[in-house]
Amino acid sequence: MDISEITTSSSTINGDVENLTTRIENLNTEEPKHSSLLESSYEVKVTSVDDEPLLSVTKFEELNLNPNLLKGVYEMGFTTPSKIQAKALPLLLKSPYSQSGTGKTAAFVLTMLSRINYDLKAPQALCLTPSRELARQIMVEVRKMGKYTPVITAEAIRDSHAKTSGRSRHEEFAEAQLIVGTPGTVYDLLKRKVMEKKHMKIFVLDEADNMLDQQGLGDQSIRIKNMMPPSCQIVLFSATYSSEVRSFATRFAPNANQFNLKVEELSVKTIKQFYMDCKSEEHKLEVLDDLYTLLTIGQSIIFVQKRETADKIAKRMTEKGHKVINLHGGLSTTERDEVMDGFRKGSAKVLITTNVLSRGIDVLQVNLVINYDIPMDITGRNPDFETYLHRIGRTGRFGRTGVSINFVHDAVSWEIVQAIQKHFQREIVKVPTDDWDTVEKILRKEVS
DNA sequence: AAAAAAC
Repeated sequence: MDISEITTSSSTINGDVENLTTRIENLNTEEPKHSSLLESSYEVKVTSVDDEPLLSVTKFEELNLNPNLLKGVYEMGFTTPSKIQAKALPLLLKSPYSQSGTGKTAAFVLTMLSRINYDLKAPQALCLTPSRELARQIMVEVRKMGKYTPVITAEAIRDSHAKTSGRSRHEEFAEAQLIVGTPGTVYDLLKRKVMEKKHMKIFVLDEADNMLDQQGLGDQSIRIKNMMPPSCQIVLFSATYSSEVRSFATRFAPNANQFNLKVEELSVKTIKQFYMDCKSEEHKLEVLDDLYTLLTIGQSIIFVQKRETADKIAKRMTEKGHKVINLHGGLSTTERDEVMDGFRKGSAKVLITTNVLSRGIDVLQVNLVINYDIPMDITGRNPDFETYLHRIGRTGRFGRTGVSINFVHDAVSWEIVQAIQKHFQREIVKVPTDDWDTVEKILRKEVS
């Protein structure tokens, strides 16, 4: 099978690029005749989030794509943009939106929407995500983009049916055309035949590297993928591009056409990185208290390694008079939804959480990320670079300036910060833990 | 060994 590799160079604000790997597998034996990048028989309107006037293009040239990318597009047999692309692509490719996670999400949401036969009331497009929160966020994007299409959607996450009052899951999933969910629930629904699979046309695995390399999530994702009909298109999205991911992805979807699109999806360059040298584990809590007492901080996320740490520091910070909320997988689904909704609305400013929110979550106003615990692998000795990048990527979204502060408290955490600095070739600047005027001056310069 | 993910 023909393998095309398209690499765009960066043409954007900061010039930094990260790999966004998209593997597209099409098991149809006959080569489809493309007239447009995404096939669509249904007319779809796309609206801009800010209700800005929408540009429309009639030629791919007008999109200011990298010449090499454009060359690939033509070589594959695409000629002119379809109706949906004419309106959607300028929006998707526009700066600074191309920097946000929404750009990536929009790309596969658009693909899913364009694959659906809207006359057929059955599941046709399925997207898996590593967390409940990310699934819900993607569904918001789906409903925005599909606002003017008759698409029927359903969330396949725990207890989702509790909110769709009056309808059973059987009823809901019988007619749903586009489904976004987490692997456990999706697998359960497929196994129990609550969700039909024979009309499935596109299967999207978001945060594929994370999904595939994790025991549990990986098993479930593979089982689900194997349940899809042979004609179903498989699309893997991954923000990292390690050889491990590549080989796993190859086993997951052999015979795949592979596209490597370099985008500035995740970038350490727009995010200022600092570290604070704490004396001990206990001292970290005091520094955190001081930080929120003595500085004025907008919305922020505090990442910890364990659920119990999240609970512990949430309790301690509350006792010290700070208003914080806390989110991890140990909470009930209702609690998780309430906490997340509150944080998105801005009614809560400080969110303490685990790696459940390290990936993909977009909250515009977040301008500070604190790594209360430095991300490490399960040995507790080695840095977890991917998680670090994803975590600090929760700030500085949409081209805004973001700040991240790493708490260091012993030799191991110090070593890991040094390793991270070396790995990303970006300086992580030390700020004092006892001179808050200085800290404020340093941070103010960045957050202003 | 962490966290996530089903009933």
